[in-house]
Amino acid sequence: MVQSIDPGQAFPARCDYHSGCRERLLSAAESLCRESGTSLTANRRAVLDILSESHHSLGAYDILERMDAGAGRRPGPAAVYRALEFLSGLGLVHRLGSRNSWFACSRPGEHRGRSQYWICANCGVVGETESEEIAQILPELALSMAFRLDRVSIEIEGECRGCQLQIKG
Amino acid sequence: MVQSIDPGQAFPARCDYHSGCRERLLSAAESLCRESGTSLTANRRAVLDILSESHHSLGAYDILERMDAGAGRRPGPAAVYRALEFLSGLGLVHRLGSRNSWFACSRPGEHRGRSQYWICANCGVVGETESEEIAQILPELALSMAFRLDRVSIEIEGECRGCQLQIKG
DNA sequence: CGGCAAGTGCTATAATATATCATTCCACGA
DNA sequence: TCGTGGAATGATATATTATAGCACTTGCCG
Ligand SMILES: [Zn+2]
Ligand SMILES: [Zn+2]
Ligand SMILES: [Zn+2]
Ligand SMILES: [Zn+2]
Repeated sequence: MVQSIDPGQAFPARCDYHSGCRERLLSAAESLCRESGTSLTANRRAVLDILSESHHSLGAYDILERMDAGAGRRPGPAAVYRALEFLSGLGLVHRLGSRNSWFACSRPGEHRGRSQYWICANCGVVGETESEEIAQILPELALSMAFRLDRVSIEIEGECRGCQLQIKG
Repeated sequence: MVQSIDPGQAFPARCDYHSGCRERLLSAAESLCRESGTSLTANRRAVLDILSESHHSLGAYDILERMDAGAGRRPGPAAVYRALEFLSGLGLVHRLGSRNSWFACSRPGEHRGRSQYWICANCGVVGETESEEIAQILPELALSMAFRLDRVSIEIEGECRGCQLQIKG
């Protein structure tokens, strides 16, 4: 198995309106729910829809604000957090601890907590890579420390190519 | 340069009352302040003292609660956050985004944002490694994406050796 | 129908973090 | 000695993020 995500393709373009990202996410959601005997309820679906509108990360309350589109009424924060917990449990969305925000997974079902999150501080877009090397090294390190590794979070902040070009020229 | 932190030594023992950790941290604090033309004020020193009492991470408000020991009065949250911002800027303490908490650096001055944080979900102790391989891979990945890498955060949650032994037998 | 489990609505509240502006402190030069 | 300026802090208020608790609804299965 080689590098499973081509790094050149890992970072979504600034105005990428999803050549299939949403559709992939939704179909992954449905199959993951089926497999796990759970269901993609309206509330969960709404949160997933909102996050999958772009590759930006959103705060839970940003998501909440967008929940009233259509229906006149808005749920409480707990509804959003419950959906986020459910969706992140399936790997459909991820949380950025460095920013207390959430984003839709770019490769649902293709990684199991082994990806790296690349956050552009300028445009807010988040990309994902899945480095084969890192996937090997961390368990080795853990073994040498006799540490049982449960969850890994790798967040890289910087500036994406698009923003660098735009700002400089 | 080989692995700069022996992984076997990276995770502090559960009841390690610091064979020199505090002293190292304090002397690093003083020299880093000198170098950067800043000063280790009483407020900053107090926060550093509290965090360096153990290898556990603490919430900002946990730190705040311990600030009155001795003097009868307690500062506001802002004082704690200001100290934390200052100290983390010098690499003397680190923030755990996955838990919104803070801990004292185990190797102040020895790494520049290149370490991995190992968090024991059972005892709360946090260890640090500095993997040479990861320090190489991430910039390479960034280059291949034309992403300007500014800050990296790697947090690994699991269970330390001590806790595994204790629980199992 | 009755009982159960999963999910949600609703309200309150906890936990984390920052904004703003007045005040203190101290080094430094007049 | 005095005034001045910058860094740090105090104090208060408020913003932001997240969870607890409990009643209610819904759909399923016997
Ligand atoms: Zn993902
Ligand atoms: Zn960007
Ligand atoms: Zn450190
Ligand atoms: Zn432990």
